[in-house]
Amino acid sequence: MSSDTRFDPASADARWQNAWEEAQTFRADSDSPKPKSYVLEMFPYPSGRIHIGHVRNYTMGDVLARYKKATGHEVLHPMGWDAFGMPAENAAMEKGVHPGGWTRDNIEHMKAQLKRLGFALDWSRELATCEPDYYGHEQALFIDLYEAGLVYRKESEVNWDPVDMTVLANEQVIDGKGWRSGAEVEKRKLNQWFLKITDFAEELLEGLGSLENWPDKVRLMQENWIGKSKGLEFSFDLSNGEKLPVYTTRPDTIFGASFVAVAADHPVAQAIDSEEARQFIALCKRGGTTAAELETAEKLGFDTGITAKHPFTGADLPVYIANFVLMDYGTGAIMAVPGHDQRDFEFATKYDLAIPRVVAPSVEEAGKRFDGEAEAGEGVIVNSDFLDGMSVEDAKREIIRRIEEQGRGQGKTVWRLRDWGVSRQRYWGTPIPFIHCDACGVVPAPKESLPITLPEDVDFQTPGNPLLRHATWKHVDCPKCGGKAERETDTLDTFVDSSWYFLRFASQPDDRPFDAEEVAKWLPVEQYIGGIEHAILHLLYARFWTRALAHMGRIEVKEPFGSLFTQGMVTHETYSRKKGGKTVYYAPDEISREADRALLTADGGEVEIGRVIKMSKSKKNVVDPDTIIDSYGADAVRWFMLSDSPPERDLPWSEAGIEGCSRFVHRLWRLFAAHDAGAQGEDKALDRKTHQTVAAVADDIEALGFNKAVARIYELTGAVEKAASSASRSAAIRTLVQLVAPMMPHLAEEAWAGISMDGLVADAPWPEVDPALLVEDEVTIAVQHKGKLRDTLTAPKGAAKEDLEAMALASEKVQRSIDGAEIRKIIVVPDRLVNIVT
RNA sequence: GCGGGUGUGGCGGAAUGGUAGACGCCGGGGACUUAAAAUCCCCUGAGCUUUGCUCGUGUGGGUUCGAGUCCCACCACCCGCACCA
Repeated sequence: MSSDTRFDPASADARWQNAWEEAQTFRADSDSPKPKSYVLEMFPYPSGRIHIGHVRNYTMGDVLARYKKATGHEVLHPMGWDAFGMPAENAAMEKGVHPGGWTRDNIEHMKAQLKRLGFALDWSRELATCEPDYYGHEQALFIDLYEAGLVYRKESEVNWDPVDMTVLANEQVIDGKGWRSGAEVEKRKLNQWFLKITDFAEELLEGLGSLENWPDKVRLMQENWIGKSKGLEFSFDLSNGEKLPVYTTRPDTIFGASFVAVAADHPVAQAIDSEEARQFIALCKRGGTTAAELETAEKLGFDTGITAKHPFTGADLPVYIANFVLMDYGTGAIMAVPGHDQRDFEFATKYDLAIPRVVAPSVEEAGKRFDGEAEAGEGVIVNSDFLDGMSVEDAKREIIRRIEEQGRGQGKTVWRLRDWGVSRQRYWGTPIPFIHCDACGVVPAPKESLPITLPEDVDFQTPGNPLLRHATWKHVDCPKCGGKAERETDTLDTFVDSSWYFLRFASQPDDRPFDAEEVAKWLPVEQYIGGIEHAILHLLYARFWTRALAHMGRIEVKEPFGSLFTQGMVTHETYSRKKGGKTVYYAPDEISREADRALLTADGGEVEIGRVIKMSKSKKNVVDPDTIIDSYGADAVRWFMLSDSPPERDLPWSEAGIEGCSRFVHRLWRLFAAHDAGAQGEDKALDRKTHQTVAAVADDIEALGFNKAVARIYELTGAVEKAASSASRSAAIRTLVQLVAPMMPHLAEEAWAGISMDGLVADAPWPEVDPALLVEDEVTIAVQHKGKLRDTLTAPKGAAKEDLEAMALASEKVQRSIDGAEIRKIIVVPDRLVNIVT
């Protein structure tokens, strides 16, 4: 190939993108006999523009997908749009556009942006959750779940976001505020649809154990979220004749109970007929729920005057209303053991209640005083009648046995996980396919009436749900009795949409949500890549949905994502100035960056360089993918996304960095252009380096260690550049084209064509590795004396210990270091080092 | 508070218990050029009495012939959860 022209991404990128599209290079064939590989990145919300975080996410997946294809796999690498959600309605309210039009325009724009990056995607499987051919199937699945007993309705207190005028899931309430609007969340009672995720709590928890290729962090977060705890539920007999069930995880400490406490909204509390009680309850409800407030919140109580009889001692324990007891966990009432629970300790201290010790380090220390705080640790049971001397575990079993014997209660497992409320009082979501009939109650819509589509003629100038206000949409005949009835006007939480899209990608029949056989071919997803922000919600819901479908016999697979990878964010330094007490931020393109300072282009004055933080519009530290692709081409951008930072860590964006990447693209191009097909001669050392690099890069990509693969490619490039012309060098150049192909596919195709190789490099198999070339025949041996490096020497691989020892002792530098001292010991690690101990 | 993670040059980071700093960025010097850009070459952890030596992976201990890596204690930062009985 002879060309002294520069690589021109502006023309090459589009040309090869078209070539792949025409050849349908990345179309997944489910009938292929090859082993299947399903590579999936979390599909984007069509907010309007692709941001740099998407670019990093999809570049990683793309390298893996292309590598998998090269290594003989049939790859499914699809893309779609998580297209329902509130921003579309917000845009509708602000700009007077229709959410559908807004969303579809965004999709079109973002799709064009993704195409510019040359991702190896099977666009024939593209889907958008806002289209009836997706959400209609979701409605069918929802009805199926209903018929399987996994969907129910109940009136419940919900988190009401007064700004977005909608219900939020617990997970969407952060510090008492709506996750999107930031508004203070109110409590309201509404009839809501729920999915019975709690039926699967045990399974979802146990299933985590099988997910070895998930980050421990995510598994732990899910484990905590599911929150299994084992304990005892039993009832106290109250002085007013009623029974009060309480829940405890420490039944072993029952002899240490000195009072009983109920939540402010507990029926026992509500029944107290006194002004003070009502005031106290109101006070509890007013208490803030932010992290800071909770941390400093004082333990407060109100003595009800009622007493509870201790089931073993018969003592009368006072019953308090306490602000730290939660109604929605356990039974909303506790037996308080101040000696061994910190909250109870603080409460007892404040109200001067007894703090008995019932667990001690040893029997002898049964009288030990508390040192200002509760002791929640292990030990031996003391001051507890028949439990004395037992271990905590034995005592737990014994108390549960006795309570069960008395018929007063039983051992019980309590979960933190709540059922998943999916109703949203919103327009831009999947209509819930049910009909309310005065005569027949709640009736599922007939399957043949699906999809129940959203009406187009809606207005967004009034807050609240447009479906509820629409003149005709909700009025239908009851499918059962034919009488007048109304549609459900709530729509589904968008997390439902993303709970099964990976099944729809695998197969897209018109008449049903998915084809079980096709799903079996592709699932589980071999590698799922996305942000850590979905560690709990999306990933737990998708796991639940998959298990629910498996439970119903619809699919075989129980866990949808075999391996999960959570990539780090793209960050950037900030530029700002203080202006009259306010901080004004400047965008990177308004700045000219010098070695140790940054100047504002507009006035030439200096601005402050701030911390490297996550890109955000408010700090203006964003870079736009389109702009940088315009300047450097897709391959340089992709290369940057893979370089330097390990993929799970944050990647600091820098102008210098992307320029370095761009330089490397052109440097490679010059090397490729110098390829000499007719070169003769062997260069054994270069052959070794080439084969070692191929093997190492393969390992790195499989481990998603892209930064290491990049470093190795730099090394090989340097070695090839330095090598003299030979057949080995030409072979190394061809190999290099293939090694960079997953990362810089446009440059690689251009070079592949330039060196007259057949077909597309995207279709070429991964270079073969000759195992014989992976081992060196000479090794460098480190020689240490007193644990420090004194000299290095070159020896044939596999040299005998004695020979290495002799060579080491022959070294002048080593002799000088030993300086006549007596040699006590010589440690020889073959092919590695010799350590002389004196 | 509980749980988890991270700490290595000016920066991003490499390093199966075995030559710390691969590779990239920044910086310095040089070549080419009328000049610049581009490109190429060299240097680039700190210190010193510079054929070489000493120190150096958050801090302090320990195990080992040998520790960035293993163990113990601590410090700092980041993330998650949070009156969950």
